[in-house]
Amino acid sequence: MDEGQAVQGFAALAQETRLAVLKLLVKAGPEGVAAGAIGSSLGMQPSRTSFHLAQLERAGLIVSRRESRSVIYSASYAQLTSLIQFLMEDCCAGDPRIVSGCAPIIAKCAC
Amino acid sequence: MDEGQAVQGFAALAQETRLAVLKLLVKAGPEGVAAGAIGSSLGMQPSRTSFHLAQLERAGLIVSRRESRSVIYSASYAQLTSLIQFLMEDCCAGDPRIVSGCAPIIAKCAC
DNA sequence: TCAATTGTTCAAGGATGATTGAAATATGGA
DNA sequence: TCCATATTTCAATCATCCTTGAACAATTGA
Repeated sequence: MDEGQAVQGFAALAQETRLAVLKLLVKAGPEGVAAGAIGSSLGMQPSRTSFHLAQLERAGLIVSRRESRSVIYSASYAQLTSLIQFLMEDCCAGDPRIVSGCAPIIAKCAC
Repeated sequence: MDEGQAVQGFAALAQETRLAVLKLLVKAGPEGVAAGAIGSSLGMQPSRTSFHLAQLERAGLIVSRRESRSVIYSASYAQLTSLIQFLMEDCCAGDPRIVSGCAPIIAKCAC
């Protein structure tokens, strides 16, 4: 992941509606949720739902597949992980007390 | 961390300059870096540096302390961790195969 | 106190992003 | 084919964000 992708990823999360959509999909798991169901879950009009889903997908944070008339969206866990690792890599100049780029480990470490 | 704080946190990261500043501070470690040094590292004017540092601090992602004429900024590792945990909590509806909210673990898990 | 250093605040501008409703596209069944 | 369902695209409007330069504030040493 490069800086441009990371900015796009964080920008996708930097909006109330999209953050709610992503959390819904993170909770839903790999099977995903149809666009219409996402929209009605959050009380949104279809065009608004579609706009935000497109932004999240452009950022790579979610993926879609068509199933009959529905389009099913699901979280891209690998991309979410890359985004977090981008943020935390080289933490504390690679201090050996820090075992990995994993944030919860950082929380317990010498930082 | 609530949704509003999370949106503010991600918004702080959703900008090329601020992301570069935060990564610089994450790498620098707990001792931090003076505002002027941050600005000259990234080739920025003082007002621009100050604007972005203020946004990052308002989001709680960095903290500042004055040392003589300089203002030293450092990353708030605890807040960064909270932000990541907010994103990943309840992943896959709490599937027991997932041990914690830690993204690298999620990457290896049934998701 | 005066001057130099270091950062912050402010207003104006140009650019980017979100919401809405209407129209368009895609799919499946009668 | 025709219609209903499901979703996307588009243009217009409104709001928000970023940059710049100039002025302001805080600190230190001569």
